[in-house]
Amino acid sequence: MSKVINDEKLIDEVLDRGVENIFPSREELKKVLISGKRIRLYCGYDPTAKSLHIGNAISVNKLGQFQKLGHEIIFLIGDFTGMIGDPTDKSATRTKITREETLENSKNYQKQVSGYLKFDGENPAKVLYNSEWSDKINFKDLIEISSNFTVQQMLQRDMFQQRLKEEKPIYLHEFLYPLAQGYDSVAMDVDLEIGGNDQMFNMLCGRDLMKSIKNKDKFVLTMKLLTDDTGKKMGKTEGNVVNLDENSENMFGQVMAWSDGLIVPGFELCTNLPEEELAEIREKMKDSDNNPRDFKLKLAYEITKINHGEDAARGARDYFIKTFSQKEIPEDIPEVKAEESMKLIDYLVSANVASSNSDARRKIEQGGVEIDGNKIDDWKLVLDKSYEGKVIKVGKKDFVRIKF
RNA sequence: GGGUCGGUGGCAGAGUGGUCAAUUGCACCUGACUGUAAAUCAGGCGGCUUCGGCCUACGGCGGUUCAAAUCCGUCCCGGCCCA
Repeated sequence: MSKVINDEKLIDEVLDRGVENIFPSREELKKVLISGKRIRLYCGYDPTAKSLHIGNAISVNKLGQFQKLGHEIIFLIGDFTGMIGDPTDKSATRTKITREETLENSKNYQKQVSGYLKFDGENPAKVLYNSEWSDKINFKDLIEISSNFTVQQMLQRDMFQQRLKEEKPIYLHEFLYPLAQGYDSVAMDVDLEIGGNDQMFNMLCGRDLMKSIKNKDKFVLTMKLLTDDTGKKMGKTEGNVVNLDENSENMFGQVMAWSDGLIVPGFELCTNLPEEELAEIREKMKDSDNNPRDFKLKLAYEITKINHGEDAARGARDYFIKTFSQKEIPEDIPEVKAEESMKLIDYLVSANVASSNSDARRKIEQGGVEIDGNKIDDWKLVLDKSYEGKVIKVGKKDFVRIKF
């Protein structure tokens, strides 16, 4: 069994960096960690999508920090809770996920987060599925569990308050989500749960449940959300999500598309750059002589490095600078087959750089299509053999090479 | 069960017989500019098209009308109030 590190400085760092709240208190948790006790902690991820995203990585990263201290980590796949759908994410469509899909997704999840958390080696993280215990809950159990909470308590949830105000429906099963998540804590008998600050309510339900069923104090640690200074969340609606299964070049580029306000939080939450370097960046960002772009390049590099390794990160950076800063044509351009006397519009659609004929036409009309550097303004253009090997550029980031 | 209000494009949300493929905001796309795939500004944003138009769409179905997202009937779903 691995040894638990109880160095105060290291513990302070883990308890401070990117942390928003600790329940019941930071001091209590610190006391336990200093004591040298090996605690069991977890964070749950609902397998609703093929890929986790950088927002999920924040909590995984924190798990990884605890792992380095020698604690027992559970990476929980919420295959059961995923079926209910977390009301936190109101846009979540409750798509039924099959067991196979879940297994497939979760296998990828492990790979996706392996830059942050180790599943092998000395103190490997354990992977569990909450359907293991939640599937077995019967109606009677459910009633017993739910009798620990009042409707009023559930309604306190900001999300529900909002819907009440907007006179939008709240379905009964949505009340059950926090219970299901809370029950995970009980079933795994954990000491600590980690999650984003938006998960606070759910996690605190687990704390209550733990207290009433096992008479045990579960700690809850919430992470800051990745937001810019206006409080705007990095999320799907803002369209700047970075999926962890993205290739290195796209990952790099997507980070570069973040607004400047996300740079410092990005370093703090998504990397493990030393505190001193962080402070330095924070300082330099205030100085208008420095170009935020340079810090963003570094952030994109660091994030890509964690997920894809150093070489890939360097390659992605070069690619980005060449293609976007210097507007060079990249080296690896996918070849897409063309037919003799094929209309350019049809070709763009078949090459997947336009979503429909109309879209292709619009892009041409708006001056977004170039062939070998020459802007095309005739959307009726027909391709012939003389275009063999030429490069079509669509917008800023799509390139295809014509191949007959 | 009764009353009442409502269901519109990826989302939010206008429109209440023709001028509606549908105002606006967000998201998205393209361009300009730049410090970047940031910010800002401009344009675009259902599909097909022989570029004249055509087709499909405002919860479902049916109807009235020359003409319906808009009116009527019916069904499904939701909010609020009453029981």
